[in-house]
Amino acid sequence: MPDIDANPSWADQVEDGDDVLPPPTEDFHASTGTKILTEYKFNDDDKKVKVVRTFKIEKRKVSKSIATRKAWKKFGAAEKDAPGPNPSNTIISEDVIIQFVHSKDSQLNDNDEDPLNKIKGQKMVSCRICKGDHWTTKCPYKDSLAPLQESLDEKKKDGDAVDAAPGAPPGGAAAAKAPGGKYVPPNLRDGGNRRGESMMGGRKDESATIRVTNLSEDTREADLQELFKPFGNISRIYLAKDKVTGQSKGFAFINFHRREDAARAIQGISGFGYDHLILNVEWAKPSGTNP
DNA sequence: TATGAGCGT
Repeated sequence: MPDIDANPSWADQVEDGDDVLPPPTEDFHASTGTKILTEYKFNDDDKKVKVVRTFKIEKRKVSKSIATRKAWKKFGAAEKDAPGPNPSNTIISEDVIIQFVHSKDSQLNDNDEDPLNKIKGQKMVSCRICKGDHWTTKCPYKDSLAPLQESLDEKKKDGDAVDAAPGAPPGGAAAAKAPGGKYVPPNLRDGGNRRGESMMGGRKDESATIRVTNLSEDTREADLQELFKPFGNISRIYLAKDKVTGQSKGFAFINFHRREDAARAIQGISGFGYDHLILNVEWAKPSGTNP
């Protein structure tokens, strides 16, 4: 084992010897606008080499503070340095272009002015039920006025349909008769006679929805189905996922056919350890009911 | 981190 302290490396020996490098020099030629930098160093073969670099000095605008700083007398450890940057501790690099974010912002703000003013005071939506300044689905009179209006419409349609199909059921005629008319969801068809109720044995309870939170990220709909199936029939499962990445957001909605089953699921699964996490289950609040 | 999406005006 060689003793490192007793035998300094070849690099140290070179530096310790009388092979001392001359200091770098810098010459500026105002006539040509060039700066010549000369420095000395050892190459790979331990030979002393002279490195000459020529810079083209451009005249450029600098801010006042930089210009002032450039005129300062050198001080401290650099007191005895030649004018200009010292190549042993300073590197002149290429220009770096910096784009400031705030300038973009101010531009955007300027552009925003006009469109904002344009739509100012304009009525964007008008409720079909009460003509108010909100979407029809958000209408406060949706439940009270809308069915009234619908039944009025149905009566009008029935009157028209009597000539064409006297024996047909009113609702079916109305739905089948208007091919270019507006869409009526299946649960709202059949007008006021509610024939669907006798078929389904009662309306399904929309409020039998529970929310499951603290799900692990790799939980899938199928897993939830397996987990909640024992409590009763499930009508729908929605697992919240990121639209872009598809990654689970860690919560889900489960729709049961019966509210009692949902209640039992809350009792049974809340606090249930699943995939190293403790599940939290509670009643879901309907979305889109924000004031 | 956490209450879903769709239709339309």
